[in-house]
Amino acid sequence: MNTLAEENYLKSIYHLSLNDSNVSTNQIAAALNTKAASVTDMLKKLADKELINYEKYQGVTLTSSGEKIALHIIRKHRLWEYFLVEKLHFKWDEVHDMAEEMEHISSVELIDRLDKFMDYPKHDPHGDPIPDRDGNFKKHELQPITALRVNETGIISGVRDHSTAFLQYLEKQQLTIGKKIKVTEIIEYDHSMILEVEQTKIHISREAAKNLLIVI
Amino acid sequence: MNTLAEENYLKSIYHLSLNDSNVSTNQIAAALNTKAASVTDMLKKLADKELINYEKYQGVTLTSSGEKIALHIIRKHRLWEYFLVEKLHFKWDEVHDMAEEMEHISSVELIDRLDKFMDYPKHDPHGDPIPDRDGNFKKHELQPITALRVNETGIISGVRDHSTAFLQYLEKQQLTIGKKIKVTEIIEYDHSMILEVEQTKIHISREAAKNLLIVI
DNA sequence: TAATAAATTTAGACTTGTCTAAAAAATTAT
DNA sequence: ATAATTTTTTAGACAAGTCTAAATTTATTA
Repeated sequence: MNTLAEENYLKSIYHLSLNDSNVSTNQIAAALNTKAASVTDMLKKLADKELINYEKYQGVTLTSSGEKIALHIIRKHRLWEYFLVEKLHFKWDEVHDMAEEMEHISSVELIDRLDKFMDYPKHDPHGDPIPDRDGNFKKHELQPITALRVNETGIISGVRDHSTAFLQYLEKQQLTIGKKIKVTEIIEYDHSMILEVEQTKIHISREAAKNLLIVI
Repeated sequence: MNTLAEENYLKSIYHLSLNDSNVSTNQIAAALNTKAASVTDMLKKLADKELINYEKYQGVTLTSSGEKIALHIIRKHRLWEYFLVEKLHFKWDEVHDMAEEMEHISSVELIDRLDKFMDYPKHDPHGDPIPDRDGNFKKHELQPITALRVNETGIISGVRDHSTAFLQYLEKQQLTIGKKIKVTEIIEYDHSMILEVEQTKIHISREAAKNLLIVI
């Protein structure tokens, strides 16, 4: 099996790949809170194991076996997050760090049984899709609410910023997964938005709006 | 916090302490499947952290803070074992290795909520007591069935050998936790025993009998 | 109680994953 | 298109945890 460090590198590379096809050394260093030199060392090891495609100075991509491992770790992370929220009643902003540890538990049988125990959830508490045991998932077609115009509606279905601060802010504003929102006004000056959620008006900045995702 | 290796040493020392008050370097090496020289190195580190009392060549004991950590790890191990058996329906001989990984998940809040989720179980699937969050537990007064004489009865409540092989053997013989047994005969020649469990007669060796624990 | 055996520790080395400082390559801006 | 800047890699070092081989201490036994 792979070491904990290797797993964390693969997971980070996967997440970064969603925005840029080639992931740079510095991006990985920033994501993992480490130094570029350390990243270079690890990239060589991962390339030796054929988990990434790596050419000096050119950034990296995951190989299919690297991606498979990354998706399995993400599956575990999201299933444990679901467990923590749905069964142990943690709040959505409390579960990330615990799941960071739990995602490294190795048993495949365990995670399949956990999946069954919770009746095969499709999304984690933040709206992110949970890959199945083969790594497949429907990538959801979400849009930031900034895509909406006045009087248009949507259902809150995900976030782009997973920070505790943002999640707590949303919780406090009642802006949680599944809620139906309607844009009642867009302030021209700063592009902030006034939303209607369950008969209440909520004013959010453009900054926040960009990180709140909906299905239309 | 402590490293994974440190936690495993503390746990092993705790278990070995139950049989011998001073635990030797070689005992620890055997338990952890490592070399005596490695153990000596680690013992120095643990002594520096005041988790064990260590004097060269004299073996070790846990300090109270070392014991507290050991009991917390054991609490986590046994609660996760209970979870795996009761909620995910694993068999009692399948859960040890998974729990070995899960016992190192650090969140105290998580384990307290898990405890509550399962309604505060007192014993793990092998009959071992689960310490509460303060490390307290009733040490059960179990005896091997070799303590019984003919026609005496008891309730199976624990095992001394936790190996997969022994657990599977017991399972196959219906000798599981909670079953009431009666000794119907003791063979003088080899001290093997014939038990009656739910109207069935079962013949077990003295070797096995010594590892099967009951309350009278 | 001296010799032998067993247990334990020390010394020196190796691996993994990290770091800093310096060198090399790639990018950007003049 | 060359200089300046940024990014990446290399070189060398360190901590944690482990190992083998040798030295030392303790225990056993004759």
